Amino acid sequence: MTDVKEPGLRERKRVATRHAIERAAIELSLEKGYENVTVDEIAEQADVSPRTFFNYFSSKEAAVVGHHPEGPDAEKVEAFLAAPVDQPVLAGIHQMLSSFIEAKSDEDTRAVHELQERRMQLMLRHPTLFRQRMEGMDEMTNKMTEIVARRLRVLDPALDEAPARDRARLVVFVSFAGMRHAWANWADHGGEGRLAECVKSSFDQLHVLSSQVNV
Amino acid sequence: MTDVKEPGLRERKRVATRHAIERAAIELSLEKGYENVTVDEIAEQADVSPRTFFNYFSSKEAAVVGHHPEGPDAEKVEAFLAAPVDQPVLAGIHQMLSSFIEAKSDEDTRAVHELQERRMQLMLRHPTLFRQRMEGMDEMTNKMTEIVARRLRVLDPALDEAPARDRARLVVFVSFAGMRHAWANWADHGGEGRLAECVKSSFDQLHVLSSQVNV
DNA sequence: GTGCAATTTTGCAGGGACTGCAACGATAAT
DNA sequence: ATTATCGTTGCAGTCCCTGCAAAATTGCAC
Repeated sequence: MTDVKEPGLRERKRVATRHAIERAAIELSLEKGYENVTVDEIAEQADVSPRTFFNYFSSKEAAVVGHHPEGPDAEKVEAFLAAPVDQPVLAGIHQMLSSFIEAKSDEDTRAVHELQERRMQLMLRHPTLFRQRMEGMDEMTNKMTEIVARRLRVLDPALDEAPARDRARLVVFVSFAGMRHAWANWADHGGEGRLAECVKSSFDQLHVLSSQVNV
Repeated sequence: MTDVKEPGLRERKRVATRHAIERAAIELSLEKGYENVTVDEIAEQADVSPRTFFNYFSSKEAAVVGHHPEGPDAEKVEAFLAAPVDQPVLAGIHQMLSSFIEAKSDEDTRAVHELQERRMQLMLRHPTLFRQRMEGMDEMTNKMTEIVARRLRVLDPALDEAPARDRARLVVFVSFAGMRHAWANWADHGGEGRLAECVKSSFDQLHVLSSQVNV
């Protein structure tokens, strides 16, 4: 099932130019500021025509924010659903999400990882970009909601489907609040240290909040 | 202090055209879909030149999403800070925020209220617009954070300023998660009923979440 | 009301994002 | 080698948005 066939020249070139464009977009933006960079410049730097740029990315913004993750890996989902009943839901979600924070190290070499690093720096300089990235996570929100709903019904089989979805949605939004909080803190510290640490801290605080009366 | 002087012809005309533009933008968008409406059309409908449109709004989007509230009224803030210590923080925030949900009935007649109603319908058709509205709430986020931080220090005078800010930020993000949840539910039901009801329900659920062990 | 100052409106020129189309070029399949 | 497939490019055009300077409108003093 897992198509491991040779990519072929065509495909290889494709990912190469895609990478080149992303890189050009990010580096130029770090250099001159996102809004001072034109698509033409990016295209030139990436050695493609401006028209080709739009064959790869639907907008200038899309080139710098990168692809939105579509959802957690199946294995993470399994682990989440099958976790012991005393594991807090938020903790489980944290586990699932952390795979997105930490680079998927076995992706396509560490050139991708490098790019991700630079992207973070860029989003640090332009909070708008971070917000736009979060905005584009609709797909993931829906999938996460479904997953969490299933977990909730595992924990409480008496729960009907509709209310489960409802509560799941809320929990997912709360998780995203945690992510935003983590990001905000990380940005406040100038991006020093691992973002993953901040995420962990934020989720811990969420948990503390839950266990307090006067929230 | 409260400048109650006659607005003068100039000012009156100004708010009139502003209103005309907003109305034109929203009605046209409801009619033909947001992305199928051009600024030129809006300007024409509002009887101004396209250039004038941009004197009033910095972007086409700004005309339809309207002005972002800058923060809660001083009185609401006072009430929040002086509330009895057994009032949950989230409940207090709900109180403060609800003034934004419910139309400020004593504003400028109910033409404004009407416009707000139509705006909601439009955001229902175009979720992107709602997200962009939330995105533009940076100002408010900061103010809210400061207010909540003060409340936290009222509840626990031993709390230092930095940690108070930190937790306050998280609480504010969680509140916004509640708002999003409320909006999502409201949208799912096709915008029937009062949005304020959904908000109340969402905040109630947030409170329930807090009091459960396995969050 | 007349003249003057402050503001607002408007047209114009132009930059930059983005799209559809059709020609061209490179890769893959036979 | 030939053909089919797919990627690349240029071009023309639309739309969003901006700076600038001229024209119109309003506020104010006389």
